[in-house]
Amino acid sequence: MEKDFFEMVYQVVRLIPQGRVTSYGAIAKYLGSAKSSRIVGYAMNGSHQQKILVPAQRVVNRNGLLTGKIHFATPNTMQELLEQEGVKIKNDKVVDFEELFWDPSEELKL
DNA sequence: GTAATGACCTTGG
DNA sequence: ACCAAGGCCATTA
Repeated sequence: MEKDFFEMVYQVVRLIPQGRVTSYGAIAKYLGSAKSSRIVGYAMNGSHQQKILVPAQRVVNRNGLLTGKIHFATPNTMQELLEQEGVKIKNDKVVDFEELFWDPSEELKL
């Protein structure tokens, strides 16, 4: 199966506070594989398969760009959800991304 | 079994 | 500063 890596990714993503965002690399790094950022994105691809809803809209790339919005129900869903949580989006990218950035390695630590 | 792809990141020219 | 290439892990063809 997709195994623990995916599960861990989902866990971390669910732990992201509302109105906050993080990056694939941060999650991958927290999981121990900083180079596996792609896998994190891939995991998000199957997030909709999970029984529990995964706030994948809070996960963006390092640029704060909503690269994965196209994988949502509609390319506008991601932005809509983020705006609902108070995150402002400009040109498909998070406003004040650095401030809203939520690093699991810093917040959750070990 | 090998080869190619992907919601990425880092480094080199 | 901008453009190009490589790497890494898992899934799919």
